[in-house]
Amino acid sequence: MARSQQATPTGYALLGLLSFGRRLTGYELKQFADSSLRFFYNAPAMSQVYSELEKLEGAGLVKGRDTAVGERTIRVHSISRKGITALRRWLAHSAVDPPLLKHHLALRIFLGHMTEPERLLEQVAGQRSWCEQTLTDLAIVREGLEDDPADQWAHARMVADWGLDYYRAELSALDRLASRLAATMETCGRPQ
Amino acid sequence: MARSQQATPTGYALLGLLSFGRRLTGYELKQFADSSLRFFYNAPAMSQVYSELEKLEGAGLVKGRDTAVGERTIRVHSISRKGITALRRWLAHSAVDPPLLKHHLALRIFLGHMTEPERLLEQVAGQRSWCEQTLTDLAIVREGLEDDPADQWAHARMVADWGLDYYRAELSALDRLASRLAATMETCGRPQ
DNA sequence: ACAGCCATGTAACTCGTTACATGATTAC
DNA sequence: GTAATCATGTAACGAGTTACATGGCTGT
Repeated sequence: MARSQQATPTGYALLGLLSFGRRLTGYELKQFADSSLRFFYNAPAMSQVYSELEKLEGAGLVKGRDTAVGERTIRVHSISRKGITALRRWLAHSAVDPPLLKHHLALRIFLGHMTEPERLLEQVAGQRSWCEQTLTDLAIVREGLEDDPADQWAHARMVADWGLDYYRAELSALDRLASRLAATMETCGRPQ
Repeated sequence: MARSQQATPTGYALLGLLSFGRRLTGYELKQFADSSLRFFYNAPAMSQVYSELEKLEGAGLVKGRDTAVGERTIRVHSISRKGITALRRWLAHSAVDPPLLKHHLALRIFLGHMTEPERLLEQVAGQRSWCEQTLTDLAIVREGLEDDPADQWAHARMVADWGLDYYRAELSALDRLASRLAATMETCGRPQ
C-alpha cells in the first residue's frame, strides 16, 4: 500500500513541534523552531512554516482554528489525532538518513591552495565566533529546560546535551585547524 | 558593481575540484567529489555535475574539450584562467556561511516522546554503523594523501584530519547518547 | 554472452529561499 | 508618534533530487 509520504521531513519536524501539545500560531511555531530545531536541523523560513502548515492541515494532520484576539483573529494550530498517528508511524518506520552537512568553511580550507593563508585564518576565526555564539545560545536553551526526568522534555534535554558536545567538538576541531594553518604559515611561509 | 554570482556554491566546489589541475570528464569529477567533498559538503548528484559543468562553461570558467578515445569521443574539462580568477575572488570575498546541518537522528531523539525507546536505540545504533563506515572510508582517503608538506594537497590533508576529528567526535557523542537512553529505559522503563 | 562500469544527458518534480506586500498591536 | 514585534501570506526563483533513457567499453 505504501501510500506516498504525507509530509516532507521538515513537515514532520514541524508536526513534531506541535506534538509537545501547545497550540501555536505560525509565527510562534517559527520561534519554537528557531530555539530548538535550529541547533541540529536547519529551521525553515517563515514562509515555509506557513506553507507546511497548510499542507499538514490539508492532509488532516493539523487542526487550525481562527481565534478572536481583541479586534482581530489569529490562527492557532494543534496536532490532530491523525497527526499523532502519522508522526508516530513516520518516526518508527521511515529510514533515518545520514546527517546532511554542508560545511562551507571546510570547503574553503580544502581549496586553501587558492587562498591567501591570512584570509583563511580570518575565515576560521569568523567560524569560531559563530560557533561560540551558537554554543552560548544553546547553553541558554538548555538551562531553560527543567530537570524533571519524567517529563516530556527529557529527550529535548538529551538532544541539547548532545548539541553541546557537538559544538564543543566543533570548536576544538577548529582550534586544531587554526594552529595547523598557523604552523604551515611559519614553515612554508613566504620565502624571505 | 557586485555583479551577481557567476555560480552557486556547489558550482564553485566543482570548479575548486578542477583547480587541482587535472582534466576530468563529468563522470570522473563526480568520483572525485565522492571521495573528497562528500565528507564535509554534500556531493552533488551525477546529473547536477553535468548541468553545473554546462553552466560553468557558459560563464567561461571551465573549458570543455571533446576528445577521441578509440571510437568515441568523451568531453574532458579543465579550469580556465578566468575560472581561476573567479574562484580566487569567491574564496577571498564571499561570506562564509555557517555550516548547514540536517541531523535526522537528532530530530528523532528530540521527538523521542513519540517513539518506543527500543526503536530509538536501534536508530542510534544504525547511525553509529554509518558513522564508523564513514570514518573508515575517510581514513582510507587520508592514507592515500602523500605527506609532502609543500604540495597542493597540504590543505586536503588538513581537511581530512579535521574530518577524522569530526566523525570521531560524532561517534562518541552518539555513544554518550546511547548510554543515556539506556539509562532512562532502566529508570523510567515500563512500570513492571 | 553477460555483468558491470564508463559516459552523458533530459524531464519532472520537490524542497526551500528571498523578496515583496500588508496591516495590527505593543512598548517607549 | 514611531519603532519593534506580531502575524500572515504570495510570487518568483534557485538548488538539488530521482527516474528515465541511451549506448560504448571491459573483464570474465
